[in-house]
Amino acid sequence: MPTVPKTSPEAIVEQARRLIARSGAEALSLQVLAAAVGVKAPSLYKHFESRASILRAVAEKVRRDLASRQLGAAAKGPLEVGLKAIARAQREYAREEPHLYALVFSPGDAEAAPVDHQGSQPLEALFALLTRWMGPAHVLEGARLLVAFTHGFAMMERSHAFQLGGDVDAAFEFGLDRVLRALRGGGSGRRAKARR
Amino acid sequence: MPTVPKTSPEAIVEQARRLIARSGAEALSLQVLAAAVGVKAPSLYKHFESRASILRAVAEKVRRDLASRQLGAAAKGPLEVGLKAIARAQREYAREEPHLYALVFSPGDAEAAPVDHQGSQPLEALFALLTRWMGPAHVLEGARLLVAFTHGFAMMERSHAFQLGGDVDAAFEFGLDRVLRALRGGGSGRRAKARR
DNA sequence: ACCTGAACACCGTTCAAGT
DNA sequence: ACCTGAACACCGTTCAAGT
Repeated sequence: MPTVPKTSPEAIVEQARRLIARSGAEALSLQVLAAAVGVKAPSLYKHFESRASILRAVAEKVRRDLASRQLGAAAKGPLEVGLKAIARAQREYAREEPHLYALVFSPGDAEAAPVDHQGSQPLEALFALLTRWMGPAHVLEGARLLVAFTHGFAMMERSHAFQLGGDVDAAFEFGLDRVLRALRGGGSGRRAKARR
Repeated sequence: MPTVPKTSPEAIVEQARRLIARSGAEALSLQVLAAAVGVKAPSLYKHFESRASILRAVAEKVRRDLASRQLGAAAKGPLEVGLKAIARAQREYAREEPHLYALVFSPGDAEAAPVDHQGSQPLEALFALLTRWMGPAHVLEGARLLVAFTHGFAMMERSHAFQLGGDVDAAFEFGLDRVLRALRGGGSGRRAKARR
């Protein structure tokens, strides 16, 4: 006999997101999550096949959130401003929602599923801006440098790894500025003149 | 009545390290760990106050391992080679022991305990080399740039975030090279002449 | 002083039974 | 078609009892 559902995948993901944002993915229990959507734990298995698949769905949603923030930030202003805005938006998100940020960038049993990593938009936007910034050569390496710096900084900040004091905001801006300057500045000599 | 101990904190940490290296910290169960040191799970509480404290001890040990590797790598060769060696050693460790690397750089309930983060040697060595490389100004920011890039690269590599193909090794070397060049290259104009 | 079995309060997950 | 209580095999942790 058909029944009126008391919950839905969307509601489950939304509540899971809220609970994870508050206490981290590790602390998410299916009993608490089920209660949050007005149901008992076993019912969740009618909508998701496992706890892990719920986490994956939340990560996917967060990834899209972060991506749209980065895209919004990238749009405005001149080239250098746009590039910096993408990086700043990522760091800001990591500061505002450390648990959600960690969820997106953790391999959570990601051996099999290589995670269609942000798959698309912000990466494409970054490549477009970066190509205009540094020319077509070494854009892939350049993007990896910029993204690695931004992610590494956000993660170390998150785990309180910057213990020597100083102005952490200033350090981020310093790093960002130097990275962009290094990318624009040309390489080991070769095609250095192409850009000046 | 005194008894002959069947295990020790050292043995527990060593076996925990071995098990975590194989399957990750998340999968470490006290029953399995206890069996590995020839004891039952409750006995572990005679040596450590909780599972979390065992993880902390392992992280501490791994941190020292990594530090000594970095120090060894830093010693040889000219300035630039030493600086690159510190970064390369970190990335190599992350590739060889991804689970152990993640353990060290995860905040594992680190709200209260700010983690005496690598506390000392490799950081001091990095500062010394970096000061010789770029002069005394902005060394803290410079170190943060270098460390954030290295850590971020290692973490993204670990979570299979570099999906666009290309030569990942080359991208790391590219980034490392540009970062060092950017640091030596001087800032927004000001004390740029001091170094050339 | 250290180890143990038994118990406690939890987990995620399965499944037969309800509507 | 969805929800539920009961059960299963696990957790980390506590504690009284053993030696």
